[in-house]
Amino acid sequence: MKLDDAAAHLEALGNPTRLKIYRALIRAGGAGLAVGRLQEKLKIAPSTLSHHIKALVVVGLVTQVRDATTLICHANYEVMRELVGFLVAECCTESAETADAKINAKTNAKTAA
Amino acid sequence: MKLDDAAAHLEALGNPTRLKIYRALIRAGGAGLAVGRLQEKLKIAPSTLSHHIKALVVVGLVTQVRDATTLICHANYEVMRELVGFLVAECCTESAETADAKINAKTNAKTAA
DNA sequence: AGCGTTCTCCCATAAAGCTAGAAATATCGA
DNA sequence: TCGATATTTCTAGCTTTATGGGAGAACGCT
Repeated sequence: MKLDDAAAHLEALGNPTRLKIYRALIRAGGAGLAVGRLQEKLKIAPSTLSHHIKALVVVGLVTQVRDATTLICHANYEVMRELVGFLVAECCTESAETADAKINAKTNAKTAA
Repeated sequence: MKLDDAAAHLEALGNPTRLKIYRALIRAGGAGLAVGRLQEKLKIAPSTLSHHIKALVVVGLVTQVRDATTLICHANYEVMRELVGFLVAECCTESAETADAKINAKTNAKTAA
């Protein structure tokens, strides 16, 4: 996963309402959850909810399957795993340190090259 | 970690520039990286950079230590670990499924309670 | 105290996001 | 086809964010 993709995913989840939506879908399990059910749970306007769901769908964190007039939403575990993988690999452990680490230890001290 | 806190952290990282800043700090290792060094790497206006760093500091993902006129920035591993922990526990694995899962499997089908 | 260095804060502007009401669309059953 | 249900799209207003120029503040050196 590229940095820009990771940022896009983080941004999508970086809103309390959208994070609640995503968590609700995780908790719903493999059965997923209809948009209407989400609307009942979160108590927000349908148009607002639709907007947020779309943001999650666009980045791939959520998928939708139509069942007659209702749309069932599913969390995409794979995308989340990739995102967490990026964070752990690039942004979490100290093992992410590159050769930069040693160089910077020196360059921090001086002003200009 | 509460959902709102997690969302705030995700939002802070959900910007390519800020994610680059954070990653650079991780790569810098324990020595950290001065604001000026970041500015050279990312090539953005000092005021813009300062804004982004502040956003990361506010949520605790980054800490700063002054060394004379320069400010050294450090990534806060602990906060990141908490964030990843939240994602894994609440939003990643299917083990996050609650009793909701079984209930929803039924309620998805019908319209009103 | 004066000076250079480093960085932040104030300000303004342009762009994007959030919210939601109302209209439009998709789908199925009668 | 008509109607009911479920959801999206359009539209609009308000708020927030991103960016950066320039003034100002923190700091150490002489």
